[in-house]
Amino acid sequence: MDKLLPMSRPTIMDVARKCGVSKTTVSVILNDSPASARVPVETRDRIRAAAEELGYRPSWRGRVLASQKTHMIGVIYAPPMPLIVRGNYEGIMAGIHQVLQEQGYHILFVPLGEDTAHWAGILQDQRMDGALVLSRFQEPLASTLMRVRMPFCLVNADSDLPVHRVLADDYGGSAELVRHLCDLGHERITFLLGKQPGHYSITRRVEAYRDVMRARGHERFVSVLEETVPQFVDRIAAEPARERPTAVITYQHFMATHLLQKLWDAGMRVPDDLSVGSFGNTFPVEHTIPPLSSVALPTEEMGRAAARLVMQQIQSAEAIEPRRVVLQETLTVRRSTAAPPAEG
Amino acid sequence: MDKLLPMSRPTIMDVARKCGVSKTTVSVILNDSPASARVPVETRDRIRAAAEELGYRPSWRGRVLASQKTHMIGVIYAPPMPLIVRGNYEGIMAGIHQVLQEQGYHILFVPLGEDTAHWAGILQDQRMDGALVLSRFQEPLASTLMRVRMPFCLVNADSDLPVHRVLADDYGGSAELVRHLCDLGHERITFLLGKQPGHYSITRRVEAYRDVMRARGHERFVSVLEETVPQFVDRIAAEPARERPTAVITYQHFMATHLLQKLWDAGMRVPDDLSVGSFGNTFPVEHTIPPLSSVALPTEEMGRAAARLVMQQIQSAEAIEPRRVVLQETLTVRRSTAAPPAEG
DNA sequence: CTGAAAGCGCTTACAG
DNA sequence: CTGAAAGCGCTTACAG
Repeated sequence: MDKLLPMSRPTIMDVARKCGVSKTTVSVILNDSPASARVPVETRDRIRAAAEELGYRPSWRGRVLASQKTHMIGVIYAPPMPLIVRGNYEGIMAGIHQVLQEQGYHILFVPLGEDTAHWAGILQDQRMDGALVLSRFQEPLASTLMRVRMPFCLVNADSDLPVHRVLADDYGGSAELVRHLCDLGHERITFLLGKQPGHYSITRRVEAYRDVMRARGHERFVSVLEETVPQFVDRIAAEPARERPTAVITYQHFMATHLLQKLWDAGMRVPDDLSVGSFGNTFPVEHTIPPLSSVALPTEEMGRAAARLVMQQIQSAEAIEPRRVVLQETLTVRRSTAAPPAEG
Repeated sequence: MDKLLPMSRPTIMDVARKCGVSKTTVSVILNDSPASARVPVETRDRIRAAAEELGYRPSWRGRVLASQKTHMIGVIYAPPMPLIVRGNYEGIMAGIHQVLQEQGYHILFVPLGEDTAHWAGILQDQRMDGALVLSRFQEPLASTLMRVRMPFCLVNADSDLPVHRVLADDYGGSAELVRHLCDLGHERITFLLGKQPGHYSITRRVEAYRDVMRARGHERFVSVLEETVPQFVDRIAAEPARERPTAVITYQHFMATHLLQKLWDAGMRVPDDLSVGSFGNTFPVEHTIPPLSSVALPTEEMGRAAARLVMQQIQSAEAIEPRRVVLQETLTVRRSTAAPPAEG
């Protein structure tokens, strides 16, 4: 095992003394700043060797104060979203992380708790260089971010304010799913929304559903339900088969997974008796029984795009015109959707 | 929307000047340091009001350098574990986050990438006050952490070195699951391990399986397989039913979910033809078809315990004797386990 | 009861 | 080609 670092770590002064040069020169060399080109190679090597030998590493604390940069990017989200998010946020976080890591930046989680003063303080205290806002962008977050002049970008959230944001085309994705079901011959298609917190995707997905249903002449079967999965299954199980929907769309794949199970419990077969389609493309959509037909959000790309927008703002001198980036969703047909039952 | 902060943010000097006191007094009051008791209430109020009015917030950058504390705790993990981990790590992270948040600390993710010098540098550059090590503790991480004298604790990882660590009782949990299956009347119980990276839980779970099988007189049926789920299912589907295992234990719930699906695809019914048990207690164990009998790790408590151990080290003056905390696992019987088929 | 001063460990114009 | 000096914005013994 390597020897312990001495109790008091070496500082830049220790390296400078050891080499008989100034702190300036050490800093310049170790940071590869432009000025280092003018330092003779011999000196450079000597400094690097000394740093190595002493086990010197520039203190991030000192550097942060002097350089006025922390290389940390806040990821701001509202509970009850858990710290470790599932579903779409897995991909979004992976995309964010990838871009930040490439650029030597780190993520700082900022949950928007009850105590507004607490999180507002964190946004104001200069500990991050920029931020990504997940899912929801509303007061008092909006005005706090503007006030502290922090570069930021929304991910999977929209806004009427002129701010950078990266969205999924939820209208297009939903329309594609409904069209797929209609093409299979379904007419009685129900949208099982459940109780959802307000999110822009809800409106878009439901709107596309209504529009396609109308365009295909199934307007009379439009039905957007806020029931829970068990309520829904219990209710349709009690209905005569010919009145039941022949296809159900759920708002996200957690609900779809639950729905498949409850239908199985109630003896309704998917897709023979009922087709099920949903949104989301993460585990376990491929491993449900049957595998789930679902609309994938381009989550990693969303995360990457948003992270890049923040990095650009940080790195460019002048303000960048706010951009609204909308990325396509794509339907993957698996085995939970099929033609409706014959007597349907 | 609130007014913007001026381009140059107010500093402690601005507040001091406005109140006609020194920086010292402002710092003391705003931090509620012990010395603040001696400042007259009138002055305190005046300072607080001025800070409020100026929109002053102590700069984290300045504070970090002066106080020698960052209030950040590294969460160190080895890829290929993704940034946003699923399964057990959801709970572990939630537990860590809970304790850290209560104490005003933040998480900093430190993935152990290829570039050792890179992450070792991050551990050395004074940007965190302590660390939690997930899952795996080996060289060169071990010596790096020792060398920089950073307080740390392992979570869901063990070590022969004298370090703080929090573990789940994988032996006990596995034994309970095997006993449950034996009690139902199973003899031909197979452990489907799959290809797993080395982790202490593998040995413990397998060991318990062997021990219980032996104790119950089923030693001749002991079988630990490294096949993939599809390989396993294809193989047993080709065997005569009376030679197949009547119960399968998978190493974790991702595999179990996949297994349930493949068995369904192959026409084998769970639990009628085959029982399935596993480890892990996160989504979708309750929503699989059928709901999965599984052994839950006390993940949140593991995260909390480990975070507390790190906080204690940070806050206590002298070194604390390394502790090895082992927390119980508990079996939840759902509907994927039942008595073996009659002719079994 | 309060403040001057040193110090935390760097970076970066600027001067030579 | 190199360094002295100022500065980043705080905290904290210490002196009065």
